[in-house]
Amino acid sequence: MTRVSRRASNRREKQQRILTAAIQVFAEMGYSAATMERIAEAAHLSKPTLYQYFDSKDALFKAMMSAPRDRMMEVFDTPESTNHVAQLLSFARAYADIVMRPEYLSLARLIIGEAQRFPDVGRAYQASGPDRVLDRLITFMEAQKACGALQFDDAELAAQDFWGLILSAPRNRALHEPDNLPSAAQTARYVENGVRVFLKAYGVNSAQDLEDLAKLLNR
Amino acid sequence: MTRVSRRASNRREKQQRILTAAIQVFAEMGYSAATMERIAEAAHLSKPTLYQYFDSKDALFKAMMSAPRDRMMEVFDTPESTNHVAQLLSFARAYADIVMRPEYLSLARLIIGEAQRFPDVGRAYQASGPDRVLDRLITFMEAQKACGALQFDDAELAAQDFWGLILSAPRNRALHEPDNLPSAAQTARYVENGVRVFLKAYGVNSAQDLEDLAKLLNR
DNA sequence: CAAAAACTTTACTCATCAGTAAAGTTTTTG
DNA sequence: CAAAAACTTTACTGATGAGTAAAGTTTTTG
Repeated sequence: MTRVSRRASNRREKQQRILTAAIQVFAEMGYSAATMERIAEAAHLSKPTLYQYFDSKDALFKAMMSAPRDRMMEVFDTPESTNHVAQLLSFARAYADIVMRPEYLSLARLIIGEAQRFPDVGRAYQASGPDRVLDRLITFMEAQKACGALQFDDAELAAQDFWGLILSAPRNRALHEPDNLPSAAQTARYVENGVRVFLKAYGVNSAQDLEDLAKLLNR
Repeated sequence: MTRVSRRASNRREKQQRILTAAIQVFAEMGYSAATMERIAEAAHLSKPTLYQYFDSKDALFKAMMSAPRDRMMEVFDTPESTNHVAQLLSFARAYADIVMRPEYLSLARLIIGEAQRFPDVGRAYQASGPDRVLDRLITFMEAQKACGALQFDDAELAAQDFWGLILSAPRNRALHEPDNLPSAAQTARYVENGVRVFLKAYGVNSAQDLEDLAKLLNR
C-alpha cells in the first residue's frame, strides 16, 4: 500500500526509459532514420505502448530534447578556490570532461544535424547549454577583473576566448570523426595549453600565473 | 559537327546540375529526409534520368560529398605581405568570410549530422578542409617563429589557438541557430578580437604588434 | 477474487519513397 | 534521311515505417 501508487511510479519509470531509449536511438541514427519500432524495442516495450506515452515521433523528439539536460553546467560544480589560475584550470578540465564524452558528442551532432528542421530545439539547446555556461564565465571574468587578477575591456569576449582556446579544434574534429576521438592525454594537453595561452593574454601578472599553473600541472 | 559531341557535353552539364541540386537538397533536409524525386526536380529532370547518372541515393550522396570543395583553402588566396600582423588579419577575415556563409554552415551541419552513418564522409571533409588549413597555418607559424615575429614551443597548438580564437563561439552558435547568424559587424568584432588576443599571447613584440593591428583596423 | 485499468499483440491502413520496366523522344551516324 | 543508339519520361513495384483498431493478457486495487 504505497503512498504513491505503484502504477504512477511505473508510469514515470517507463516514461524515463522511453526518453533514454529515444536519446540513444535518435543520436545514433538521426531523426529521420530512427524508427518508433526501434525506440520501443530499446525501451523494452511495444510501439502502441510507446504511443500511449507520446503522441507522435515529433512529440517524442521534442520532449526528449527539452528534458532537463544540465550536464554542461556541471562545469561549475567545482570547489571555489581563491586562486584564479586553479579555478580556470578546473573549469577547463570539467568542461573538457563533459563535452568530449561520446554521448555528449552524439547529442551535439544530432542537434546540429537537425537544427534546420527543428529550430526551436537548436535554440533551446544553445540557451540552456552554451549560453548559460557563457553567462557564468562572464560573471567569473568580471569578478577576476574586479579583484585585479585579469585585465580586458569586454568580459564577453574574454569568456568566449577562454572557451575557444580550450578545445575548439579537437572538438570540431571529434564532431566530424566520431571514431577518432583524442585520448585523455591528448585532451589534457589541449586543455592545459588553452589555459596557459589565456593567462598569457589576459593575466595582469602573467609570469606569476604561468608559474602557478606549472606548479599545478606537476601536482 | 561539334568535336565534343553534344551528347557528351550535355551529360557533363547535367551531372553538374545534379550535384548542385543534391548539395542543396541534402543540406536543407538531411540525408534521410531528402528524396531522390526532389533532387531530380531541383535539377530539372526526372528521377529515372537521375538514376542514369548515379546508381543510388547513397552513391549520389558520396559523390556529392567528395566533389572537390576547396572553399576553405581560399583563406590563403591573399596577397603575401611582409607584415605578420597584416597577414594574420587577412587570414582571419578570409576564414570568417567563408566559414560563416549560410551554405557553408549548412554543409557543415549536414556532415556533422551524418558523421556517424557516413564516417568516411566526415573523415574526408576533415582531411580536405580543416586539416589542410591547419597544415598551412602551421607552416606559416613556423616561418614567423623562424624570423622572430612569434614565439611558441608547439606550432600545432599555436595554429589551433589562432583558429579557436577567431570564431569558435559564434560559429558554434551559428551551427545551433541557423536563423540567428551574426551580422558582418559582429563577426568582424570577434575576428579582430581574436587576432588581438593571439598577438598578445604569441607575439615576440606584442606591444608593437597591437599598435600595428590598431593602425590596420582604422584603415 | 473480481472489476478495472494498463499493457501487449496481432494485424492492419495509408503514405512515402527507393528503385525499375517499358514506352516515347532526341541525337548521332552510316 | 533513316536506322540505331542514347537519353528521358510516364507509370509502375515493393519495401518500409508512422500511426491505429481491436482483441487478448497481465497487473493493480478495492
